[in-house]
Formats: sequence, C-alpha cells, structure tokens
Amino acid sequence: MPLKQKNFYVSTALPYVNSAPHIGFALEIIQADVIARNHRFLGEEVFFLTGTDENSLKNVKAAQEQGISVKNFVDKNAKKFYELKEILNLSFDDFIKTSEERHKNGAEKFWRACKKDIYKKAYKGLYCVGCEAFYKENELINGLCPEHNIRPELIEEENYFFTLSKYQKRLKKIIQEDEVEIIPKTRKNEILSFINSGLEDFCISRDIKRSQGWGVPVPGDSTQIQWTWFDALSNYINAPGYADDNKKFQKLWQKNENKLHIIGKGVLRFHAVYWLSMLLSANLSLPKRIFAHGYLTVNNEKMSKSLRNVVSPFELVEKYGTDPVRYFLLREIPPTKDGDFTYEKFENRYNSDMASGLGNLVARIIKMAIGLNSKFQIQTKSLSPEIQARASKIYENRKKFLEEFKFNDSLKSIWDLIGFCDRYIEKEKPWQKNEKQKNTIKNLLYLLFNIANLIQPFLPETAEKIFKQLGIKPEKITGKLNKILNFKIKEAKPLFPKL
RNA sequence: GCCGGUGUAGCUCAAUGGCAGAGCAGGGCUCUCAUAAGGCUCGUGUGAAGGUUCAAUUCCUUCCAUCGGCACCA
Repeated sequence: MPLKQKNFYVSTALPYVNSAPHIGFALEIIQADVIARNHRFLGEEVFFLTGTDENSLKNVKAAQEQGISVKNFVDKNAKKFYELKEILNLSFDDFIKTSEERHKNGAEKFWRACKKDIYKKAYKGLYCVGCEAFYKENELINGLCPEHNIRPELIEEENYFFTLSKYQKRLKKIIQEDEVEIIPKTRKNEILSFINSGLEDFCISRDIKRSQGWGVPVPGDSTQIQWTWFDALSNYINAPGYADDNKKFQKLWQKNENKLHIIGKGVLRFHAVYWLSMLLSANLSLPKRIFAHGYLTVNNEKMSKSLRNVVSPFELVEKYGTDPVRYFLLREIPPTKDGDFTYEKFENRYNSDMASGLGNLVARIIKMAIGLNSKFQIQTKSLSPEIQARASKIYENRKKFLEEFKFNDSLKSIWDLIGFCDRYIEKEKPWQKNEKQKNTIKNLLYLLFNIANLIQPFLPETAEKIFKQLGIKPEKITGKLNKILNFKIKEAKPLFPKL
C-alpha cells in the first residue's frame, strides 16, 4: 500500500485589482511559488492558491472614472494578474476572483456560520466622501480629512459587527504558543501587543447604497453588503470548496495540517487577528503558519502612482527575462524586511551572479566536457567524496533555509557552490590533457547537475535549460541525488548574455 | 506619546564575552576551458558617551539616528 501523500496548502493575499500588478506583488507570488515547488519536490500534494479581490469600493469608483461597468473593469484588470502566471512562470493551482459565484456562495455560507458572533449596532462616524472611509477625531488635521482637506460628515447608520472582543484570550494563547505560527517573530510580537492592547468588535458591513450594490450581500438583509475584508478573507476556504465541494474542502483545508498564508506586512492584522477569530467563530480549522514579507521600495522611496515610480513586472520580464526577475527578488530582497529595487542593483545582480556566475560556469564546463566526449556515465561511488559531501550540504541548507523562508540565504548557499566550481576548475585545470582530466570533468558535471537540481524551485526555466544541455532525461530529474547518471552533452547559447 | 527593531568596510549583510568576516563595486597581478568570463591579491570599519569584566562589536545605562506597530491602510 502506498504511503498516504502529505497535503500542503499555500496562498497569497488577494491583491486589489484597481491598478495593474507591480513588483511588490510579484515578490509575494514568487515567494509562494518557490515554497509550492519545493513542497512538490518533497513529494507532497500541493494546493497553491492566488486570485484577486474585486469587491472593493475603489473598483466601483475606478470603473466610473473609465466609464465602463464594474464587472468589465474588474475582469479586465484581473486578467493582468492572471497573466503573471505565464510571465513569472508560476505554478499556482487555482485562481479565485471574489466576484465569482463560488466565492459569493462561500462568503454567504461563512457569514451564516459566524452568525452567533454577529450583531447589529448603530454606527456613528466621521465620513469623508473623498476617501469613502470613516475617520476618528484624532486622525483629522484641524478637523479636516488629511487626504482631501475637507470636513467629514457625521454619518449614522446601522451596521453589523463581529464580536472580536470575545476571542481575545483564545487568540492570544494560539499565537503565543505558535498553534498558528507568525513569521517573523517581530511581527508575532507586534500582533501580541496589539491583542494585549484590547480587541474591539469591528464593523463588517456597509450600507448597500454607499457601496452602490457592488459586493457580497449580507444574508437575510438586502440593505447591507459585506465589508470587503470580511468576504475577501473567506476566499482561502472558498477556493478549496467550502460551499460546493465538501470532500475537497475536508482534504485541502479541514484535515490538512500544513496550511500557509503568505502575505505582506501591511495586511498581517487582518489575517492574524480577524481571520483567525472568524475561523474560530465558524468552528473551522486554522492555518498553521502566516508568513509576512516586507515591502519593496524603488530608489529607497515608497512605490506610488503619484511618484510615478511603480515598476511593472511585465516590463522587467520583457527586458531581462523571467528567471533574472525571480532571482533578483528572491536573492536581493530580505524576506521579512523592506528591500530596494533599482535598475542599477538589478543589472549588477544580473551581470555578476547570472551572467558571470551561473551562465559562465555552465558554458565553461559544457565546452570542456564536449571537447573530451559528448557522453558520460557517472556513478556517484567513483566521485570525490569531498565533492559529494559539499553538494549534499547545499541540499541540507536549502531545506533548512526554506523552512525559515530565507530565500536569499538559500540562493547564496547555492551560489557558494558555483564559486567552488570556479575555484576547482582553476585548481585542476581540466582543459589540459592528462590522466585526471576526465575525472575532474565528471566531478564538475555532477556538481552542475546538482546546481540545476538545487535551483529548480527558484529558477525552474534555467534548471530545465541546464538539464537539456546535460542531456539528462526528464524522468531522471527527481530533485534528489541519483546514484548513476547518464549525460549526453549539447552546446547551447549563453544562458544569460552579459548586459 | 507608548511599544518593539535596527545602527559593523563605498553598497548589501555575517560573526563571537577573547587577534572583526563574506559578496558586490573599485585598484593591482594572473590563467585561458568560458559570456573581456575565472583565479589570486589589496580593506583597522563595530552611531556617541559611560559602566560591568582580565577582556565588550557582543552584557547593562543614557543619548543620538533610523525603521516598524499602535483598529478597519499592499
């Protein structure tokens, strides 16, 4: 009887579609992709989910500005997010749009499941028409909205509230004891101090007129729609079939011990406080880990439309290719801290690590090997034990680092192996004809095979190209070390031409 | 204001209560299999002031700088 396959679930946050994808979201979805690919190599059954959040009021406004229907607007923009799959070589298994029926059905079912913790209350607040948001007295500047410099109106309406206060104690325990682990620790501490400051019930619906009818209705009340975050968070269970496929839902969510949310630091509270409490309320299984990444700056400035410094992943990939973009974001940006993008930094990484590093190493090994023979059979027992140990050490590092989401350290450790190969070549001079030449080249081919293996989750396209040049049959590519390898070397164009 | 993080070579970051390291960029030398690629080589720099200690970059105090969190904001 075959062993039962372990399940693994990973999601990104759902980006708003009111503007085009930028490299900040590219970072998040690439991180998730690496984790997903790595778990597939570990032999687990992976469900990798992403999608788009389309029920925001911002969309209604943006659609009106463009003079098209809201549905047309969100469909048009969501398509751009889906296209990231192609250009960034992403391996997600499902893409959920919160305007889809399956999501709305799920969100309504989820609302009913939380019913015991939902109550109606008059809400009074200072409402800025420009922002379409409520402000607190102390957030105003001279009594005016800080964005628009206008005096907010005092609005009173009945809304639904969620009894977050009720979950304060349980939530504190869950987070403190890592029943749900928040990564990194500093974010965990922030959330704990937020919880300790006292949790207040929060408003989870809007008047339907103010939302112009766009959104997920509140079950049983035609005057209200669900607040965007309340419906959007339920996407994580709706995609795996919460409302329409119980068998799938049980397998992927309820009985899955290893569920991971990858999110940006700015939305941690929604996930670590609201979402967990909502799941507790509905009596559903909790995620295992929440990983919060940092943000990208451009020239050390916040990316924003008004600064006109938003970098498009489409343009970057068009100019440099998919794997250089993946490499830069994973290698240069510290996983849990803010990192900076500039074209100069990007091109430096490209030239030194990709062109002169990996690309050049592949070219020189292939050329030397082919000068000797095109076919090689390598048995690991005939290779240098020191070299084998060195390679297997990098697999251990990758495993360890990826468990801690240290994409940068993991790549660094692989690139150390590339550096070792260059020094090994220099030392052994395998271009000279002598009795140890063939053996040196076998060791190098073995190392190159392992480098390709190691970079697979990060740079899948490059790994594939290297395997092709080595003539390794696809069925031999298991992500693990093999005892016997047959190579049939082919020359090819440079992987990364120098800029 | 309150809470927390960080401050190390031009840049990005390591490290340990005991002579402070790596990558990139830059200078010099050099091999030639390779994408003018590779290798070797060159760096007294721990924000400031005190304190504990035989010894502090590491522990403590204060200060300065900077970043983040503090309720509906990627």
